[in-house]
Amino acid sequence: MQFNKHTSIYLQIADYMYDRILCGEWPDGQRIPSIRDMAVLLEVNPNTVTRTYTMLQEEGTLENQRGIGYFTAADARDQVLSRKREAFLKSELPLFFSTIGQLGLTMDQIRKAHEHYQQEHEKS
Amino acid sequence: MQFNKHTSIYLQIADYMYDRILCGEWPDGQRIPSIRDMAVLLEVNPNTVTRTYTMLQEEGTLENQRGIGYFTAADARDQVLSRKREAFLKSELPLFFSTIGQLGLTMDQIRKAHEHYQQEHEKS
DNA sequence: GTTAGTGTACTAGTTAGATAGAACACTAAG
DNA sequence: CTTAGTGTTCTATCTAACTAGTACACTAAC
Repeated sequence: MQFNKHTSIYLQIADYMYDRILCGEWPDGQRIPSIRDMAVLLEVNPNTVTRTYTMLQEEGTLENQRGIGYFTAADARDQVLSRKREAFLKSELPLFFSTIGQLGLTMDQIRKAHEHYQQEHEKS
Repeated sequence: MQFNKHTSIYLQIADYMYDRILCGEWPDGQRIPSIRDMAVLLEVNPNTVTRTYTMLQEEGTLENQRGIGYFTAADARDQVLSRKREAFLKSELPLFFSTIGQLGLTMDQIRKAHEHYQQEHEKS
């Protein structure tokens, strides 16, 4: 996995995991890759993965059974979805509107760009 | 100034300065606050401000005269604008579209939110 | 020349983050 | 019981980032 140089790796791993949960790749209550496997997959140190898993466990998104592995919570997807929606409405969206204002872009241009984006991504 | 815990302060100061340039508060070729004044204003260490000023100077956004101070470049606003526009189109916008897809939001909802945002921000 | 305000350049110490490596405890399967 | 795979807990080392403090050189104004 390719990481952004200016943000902590353990937080970027968390975002990666939120994506896995949201897209359905990791359904609710299912076992996820072990710390060691994840470290190999992402090419980072196991301690860094442990940090992410521990954080998500404290949030309630993950649960674990010693000697067995980590599992997504029964309501993991709903949790991630509602937290991300709140962050989006309170922070990202206002920032987004501010940026398009600074750049002199109109909502109509954004809408057209979105149509192109969707055309590119419906080839499944 | 209030800083995000998970990103470097000197980069957040850079963003703050880009905003000053874009909004016209710091016109092209004009002197900007000294390192020491800026450190007091933002409540950080002068060394941290120096780091940001040096970075922006290496980018070509700032120029300086020893013993006198730092100045915005003659084309500072255009520079910042074109860099920000490129980053927006290549990175932020695709990510934005991906997020609204994950959250189940439609472009129409975004458009309505934008109208509300504009109503809130035209009270000048 | 003196002074105040600038940028510049150090040294030193602290913290967060990441890596490396090892050891131990628990669980399931054979 | 043995083994492989798991989470857990350490110590140690390294780098980036931030802070603190000091000193020096340059510029403009008096």
